[in-house]
Amino acid sequence: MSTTGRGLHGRVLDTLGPEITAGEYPPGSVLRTDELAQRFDVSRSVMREVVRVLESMHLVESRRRVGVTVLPACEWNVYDPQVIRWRLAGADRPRQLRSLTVLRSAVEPVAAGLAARNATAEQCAELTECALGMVAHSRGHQLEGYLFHDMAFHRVILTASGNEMFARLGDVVAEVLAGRTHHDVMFEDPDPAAVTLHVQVAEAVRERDAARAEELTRQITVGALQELDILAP
Amino acid sequence: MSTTGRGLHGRVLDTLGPEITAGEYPPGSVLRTDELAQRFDVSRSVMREVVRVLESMHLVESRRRVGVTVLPACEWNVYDPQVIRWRLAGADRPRQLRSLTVLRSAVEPVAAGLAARNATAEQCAELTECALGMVAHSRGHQLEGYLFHDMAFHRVILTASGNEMFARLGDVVAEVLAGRTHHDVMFEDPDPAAVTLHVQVAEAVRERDAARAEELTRQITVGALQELDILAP
DNA sequence: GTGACATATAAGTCTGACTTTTTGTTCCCG
DNA sequence: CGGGAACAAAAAGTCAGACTTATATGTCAC
Repeated sequence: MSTTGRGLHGRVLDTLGPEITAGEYPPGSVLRTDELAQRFDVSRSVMREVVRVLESMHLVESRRRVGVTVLPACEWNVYDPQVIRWRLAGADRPRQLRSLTVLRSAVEPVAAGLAARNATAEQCAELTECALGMVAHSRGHQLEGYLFHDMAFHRVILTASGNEMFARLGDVVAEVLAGRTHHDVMFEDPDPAAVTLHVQVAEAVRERDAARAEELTRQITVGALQELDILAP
Repeated sequence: MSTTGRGLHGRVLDTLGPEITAGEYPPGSVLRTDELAQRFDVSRSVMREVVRVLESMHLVESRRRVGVTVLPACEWNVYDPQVIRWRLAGADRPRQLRSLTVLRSAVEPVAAGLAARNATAEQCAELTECALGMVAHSRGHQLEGYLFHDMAFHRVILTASGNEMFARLGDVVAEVLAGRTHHDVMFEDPDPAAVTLHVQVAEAVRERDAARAEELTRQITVGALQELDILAP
């Protein structure tokens, strides 16, 4: 499942990265390259490459004569897909899931509005197909099938918006949806109201009704917020 | 101004990174580590570290027996601050500025709404201070002073939202604002309506009026979109 | 044409020596 | 006793060279 893992370098990264993002080393902790190399039984060259990557993610800072300093969480590149994966796999998964869901609630309605303006005929077709797939798998505990179409639906919306920044959130949204289905308790079938909303969004986009697409998507994301008890009192 | 630059490694990165994000190597182009090391007159160790970082940004992919392949732009980690800086400094700066402004238009209103709920007393004070600073520098070509307070204002809003994903967009928004002031032609003083809106947002946040803060901020971002001729017909 | 095999290639890894920067200490002088 | 300059140590940074490994590609037999 991990993108990395390729090569010795990736394996070390996949161990050390999650440790840092999990907060195992308090901010300001100093690691020494040599010690790390010993610990993972790799050469300093490999270890240096790992540190450089962690540095580019702003997880650590390497300074001469000092060592590799762990940076506070507020410095991290929290949009790095790798970092997101590590954090979703770690202890503060719930917190991360909330942050991302709030981000979704901001981005997806606007993206849907843009999609209504910019979507190609093919994308409109994909969208309706996904929505129908969701309907088809919405009853009888076909959670995996439902999830599959749900992820595809939101990915198409984000891509069809025509904005590259939105498009790149497709993976993130997919991972949030997957997290909801797999980890959090998901006894029942999905909310019928949500399913209907997706169908209606597909409709609105097809009919180029930007305002309606935006409003309907906003309702979807409000539902997602409510699921996590993020209310608007 | 550049975060990197520290060390030989950073200098090479600051040359090669912009070249790639500027599209100088078409997607699929193959670079060889040895040749790059020769070109920049550095050892392979250093060059390997650079490649690893570029790889972690999904700008390139390194495969045995093939070389370092440049990836298509749709794969890039466009949220990486480094990548954003490189692209803003390069040829497709206008395109990047548009993407980011659309992102702002989605995120900032929601962030303002959250800020109205979560801002501390201190943050409310900072906010009014920034707004007043904008007013004070809004006439007589005091563009730099205006920009300073504008950047601070939006950074406080994003931080006060309490959402880490929003908070990390502070730098990006600041760079967009700076770009608008410095590069794009900015003959006249800022729009008085925009200045008023900022003051009102500060008010709304102080009064915990989330809906109003959100709506007012939406008006600010609509103004930013219009400046770039991104309309809603 | 298809499959197995050989080969060349470029990345990946390791090692050891050397350089450079920075920090903390020491020591001298005011 | 205090402050500043010289010094020493520590850790990252850099380099060069040898070796390993995966893999794309070409070759040959069937």
